[in-house]
Amino acid sequence: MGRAPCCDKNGLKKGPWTPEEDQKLIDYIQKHGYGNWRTLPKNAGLQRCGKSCRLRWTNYLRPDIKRGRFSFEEEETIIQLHSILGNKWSAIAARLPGRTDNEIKNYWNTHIRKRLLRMGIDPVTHSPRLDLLDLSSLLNNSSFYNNTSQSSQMNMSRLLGMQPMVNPDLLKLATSLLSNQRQNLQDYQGNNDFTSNAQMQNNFNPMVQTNATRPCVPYFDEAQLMEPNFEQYPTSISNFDAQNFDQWQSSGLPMSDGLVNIQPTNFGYYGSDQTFMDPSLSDNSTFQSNISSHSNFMSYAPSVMSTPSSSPTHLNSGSNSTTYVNSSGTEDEPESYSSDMIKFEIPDFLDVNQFLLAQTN
DNA sequence: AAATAAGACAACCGCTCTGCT
DNA sequence: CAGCAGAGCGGTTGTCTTATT
Repeated sequence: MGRAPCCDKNGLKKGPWTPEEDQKLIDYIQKHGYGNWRTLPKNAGLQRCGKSCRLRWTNYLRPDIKRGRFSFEEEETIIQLHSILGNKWSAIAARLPGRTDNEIKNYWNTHIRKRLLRMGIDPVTHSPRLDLLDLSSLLNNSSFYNNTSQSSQMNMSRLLGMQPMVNPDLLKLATSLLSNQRQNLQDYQGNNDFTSNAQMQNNFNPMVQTNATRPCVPYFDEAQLMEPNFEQYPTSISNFDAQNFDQWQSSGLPMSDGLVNIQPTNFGYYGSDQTFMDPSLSDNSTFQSNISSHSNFMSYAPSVMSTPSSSPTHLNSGSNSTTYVNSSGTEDEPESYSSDMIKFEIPDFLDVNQFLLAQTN
């Protein structure tokens, strides 16, 4: 049985604040400071509950609040932090001076979330929505969760369409991760009625957890992000390079959720364009860490703001199967950036046209 | 011009956490 | 340790504004 709402008491006003009420609250706090919110309204002569006063002050009247549109950088920061922290709005707000958790939450729900959805990106997982590409069923049908590591490797490489290029070590690592995740899945399913597709993608889908489709965000431990001294960690994810990754690993700091980024050079949230040598290859060919440019990995740039302006949509055109999706659809938001373009690399064996046809029928 | 729908955001509700007794 | 109150958080609702028909 919960406590009765503080505003249940008779005579306490609810709803929008009037300028007079605002002024009373401001005057009182300027004189006496804030503190005991329960007694504050009475002392300030307000017919409001303390909770309402606190909310009004912290979300609206506080002098250090920055009003107005979110800037490009702020939006970028919100997306990046949300990919790490999830709906921890207060933690996100702590990294955005002058913005309140409520404001960020509202902005997320009304702007960013919708934009990501339009782009085919799951706003919860920050990964491409597999329910759109129906990759999950494809994974199941291809015996992706096969028991033998060898066949898992084969399936994975086949799925990713990169068999000739992949580093076997990476594949091995991914396979062992798969194995762990499969175990987790079994454990989890044993205890839960587990039906949410989004959760499924978030927690167990190997396509999501490998760097191929993850938004290339280093896996900060949440507690570290909560630390006030955030500067010691790379605030710009794209600056988090291989060296940082090595330091990160050697520091012994935990990877959250048991997840590991397979390719440390691909930490750029935008998808960096660095290359590294694949020691497993006898010749001098390089393995593009920016998978989208060479292999058939599917990659995407959640940070769509940085992409150049509009290009025509073309699907599955050409051997490289580079697919541009103008996610903005019919609605072009005037704010912040010039285009909502994202770039997908679709494996050859996925017939996107067929898929789109099926979706429209 | 009026009615309606959609969008945006302020405010509320219920729950949890924390500190005090 | 339990109970209580204050404070904070995240999800949801309500209200106002703007766009569309």
